[in-house]
Amino acid sequence: MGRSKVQLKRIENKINRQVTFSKRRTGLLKKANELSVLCDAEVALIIFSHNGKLFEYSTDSCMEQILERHERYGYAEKQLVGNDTPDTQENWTIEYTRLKAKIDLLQRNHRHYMGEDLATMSLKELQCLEQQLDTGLKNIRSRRTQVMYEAISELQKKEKGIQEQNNMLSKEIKEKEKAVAQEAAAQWEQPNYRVNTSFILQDPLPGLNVGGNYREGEQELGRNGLDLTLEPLYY
Amino acid sequence: MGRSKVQLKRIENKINRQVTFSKRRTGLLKKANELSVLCDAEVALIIFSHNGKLFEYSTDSCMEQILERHERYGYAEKQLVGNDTPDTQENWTIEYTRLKAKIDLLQRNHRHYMGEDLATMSLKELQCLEQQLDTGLKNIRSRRTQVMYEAISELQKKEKGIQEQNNMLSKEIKEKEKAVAQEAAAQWEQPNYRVNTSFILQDPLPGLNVGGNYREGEQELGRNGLDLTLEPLYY
DNA sequence: ACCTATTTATAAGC
DNA sequence: TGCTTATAAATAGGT
Repeated sequence: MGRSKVQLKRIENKINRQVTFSKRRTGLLKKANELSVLCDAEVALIIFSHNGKLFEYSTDSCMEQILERHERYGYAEKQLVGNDTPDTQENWTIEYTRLKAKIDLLQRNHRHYMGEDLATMSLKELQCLEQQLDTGLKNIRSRRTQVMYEAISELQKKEKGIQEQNNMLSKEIKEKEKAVAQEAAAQWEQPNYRVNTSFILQDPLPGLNVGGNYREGEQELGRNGLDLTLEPLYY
Repeated sequence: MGRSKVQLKRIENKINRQVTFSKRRTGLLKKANELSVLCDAEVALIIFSHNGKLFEYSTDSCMEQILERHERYGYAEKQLVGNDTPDTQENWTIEYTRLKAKIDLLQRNHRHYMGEDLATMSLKELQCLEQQLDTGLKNIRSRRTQVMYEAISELQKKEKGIQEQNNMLSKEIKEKEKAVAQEAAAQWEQPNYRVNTSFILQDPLPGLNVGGNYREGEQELGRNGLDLTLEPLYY
């Protein structure tokens, strides 16, 4: 787009190259910002000129956050790649410095996430931090709710099993009772005598709202179990 | 550039936003490559879509290298910090492993703070995490509010100064005007003649809402300065 | 830095 | 997502 078409290859004329760099750099930074704003995307753009000068753009001016996110993204592969431990003394030193710097950065971030050490941060940085934590917190709460749902389902399943077992035992006991009564009647000629076994039926698992009040085939505890437990989570 | 002009603000229509994202992303990546090739620059571009998908471009010298270069840019001081460097080969290895582990832990934490990678966490861990972030977020919000208050106070102070200066200038001009008028009258024996200097009094600082409409001693702009500035920040 | 002919990018519509 | 077209933007080459 210009007075003439240009081939996609290095511009040999130095002046020309410098001018084009300046123009296109501006354009690229502008477009990066547009994409970020229009489409609500997180964009980081780093440009080193041929002479080593740095130009950069990042959404909400938090470059570090975006680079961290990039690093975290698909970190699994990196475990495989990062087997290249240094060999020479010099490489050790470089690597050591690099790791130290990384830790520094991570620890600084960590303090910020904990709401510490905020004195030096700009308003923009604070807003960025706030938004990130807010998003993270939403995810965590959502995940916690899910975990609790799963736990509840599990408990309900277990409860049902126990209940059935309980019923079976109940039935079994009744039959035994009957058998004993008949045997006793036959043995002692006393038809109205009964062994007292009712304590077995009294609320075998008191804390779980099962037992006496349980009515087979009715799913009433869905309400009790769910609502009361989850209520305090929605905030 | 398209059938119609578009404002530089988030596209609200979701479909539209997605389509635009796709098109502009392609365009941006293309332009990043062009800049890199044409001008022999080193370019790294990272884009996270709203749904967290990653798109990236980097000059063939590999993303990691560019990011490292970016990290190093203007951070020679970091070399000075590492004073307790190991000495023997064995110590290097131990230290290296130690740092790696530390980074791993910090990064895992970091992911958790961002609400990622929560699948393996227990309910208790989630609750703990949630509480920590909640506390941190409260601090951050409090600090942000404070920063904003400070900025506002500063602006108000500055404004008051300018206002006073403005009033003094105003007064000065009026006196000059009077003097000139008197002199003219005395010189030309025309008592009703007046030099027209009123244009000087017309809104000497147009963008600052000072001048003609100002009423001394009235703190009306407290409202404007505060409300308009704060409104968009509550989200 | 500014100008403008031209090339590109892309918004809207399908 | 892919294609088309009218139009907005970017920018090459010149001053």
